[in-house]
Amino acid sequence: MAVDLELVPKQKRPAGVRCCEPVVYPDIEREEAVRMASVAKALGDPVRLQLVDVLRKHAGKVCVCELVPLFDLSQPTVSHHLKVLREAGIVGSERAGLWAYYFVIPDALKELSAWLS
Amino acid sequence: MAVDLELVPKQKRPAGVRCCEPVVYPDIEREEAVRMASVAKALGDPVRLQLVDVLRKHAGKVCVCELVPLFDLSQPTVSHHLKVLREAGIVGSERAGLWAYYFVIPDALKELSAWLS
DNA sequence: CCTATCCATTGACAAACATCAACTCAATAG
DNA sequence: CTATTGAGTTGATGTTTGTCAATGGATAGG
Repeated sequence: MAVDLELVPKQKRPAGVRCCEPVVYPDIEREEAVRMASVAKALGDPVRLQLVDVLRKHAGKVCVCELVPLFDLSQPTVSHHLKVLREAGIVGSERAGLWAYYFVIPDALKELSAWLS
Repeated sequence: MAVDLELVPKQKRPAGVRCCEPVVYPDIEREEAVRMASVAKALGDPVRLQLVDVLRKHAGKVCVCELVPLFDLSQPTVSHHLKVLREAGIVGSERAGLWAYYFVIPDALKELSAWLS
């Protein structure tokens, strides 16, 4: 986080005395948190998480028409979830004739993954 | 995912012929996806992600009164975010007198972290 | 008691979200 | 050109979310 300050171990100290000094918030790393949270948010739906999982298991590109029947959802809804993933920078797409192929963008999950470890 | 089926490489094949065979969805690993998505969802907010980050950096327990001033938010809002994290199983809390201390639950992020790697 | 402090809960509200039906658009086969 | 197919967009709807002001509950000091 970069909130690198001493979080003083609390002690009994009530009555007329504020619990702790107000703590400065360095606002650094704020952008990183926003970035990682947006990725996590995109993964915060079982359908989208499974979509990413399928795409990752099949290292190549996967046609939308193969993804839709995996879920008990309408095609527009799946399309919407793919759009959310695309806007989060997690997947990319590519058209070939009538079909659209999706794939996971390498390193898209790297930052979040590193932070989680 | 466990959608372990052959995703046939697409070929030109339009006109009166459906794009692909409907694909069976094994529903296994469904629960895992739901579990991991709920954790990801809880992390899908910059404030909550930073809260977890602060708690992780300070391996011990951190008082709520130290967390609130880190954000430009009201105390009830921070309390709400902590509750979301608690319900997601990511953090735990403990009271001592007037104060409440929060801490990251070990291994709470393990499954998601492993999947992301 | 009475008061001050920390924290959680409630209620309210606007914004965002998940979903589907209906539609549009692009591409291809005939 | 026409019909068909895959996929993205729009509009509508019900649900969830983030936020705060106000309130409530517990604890400790005087």
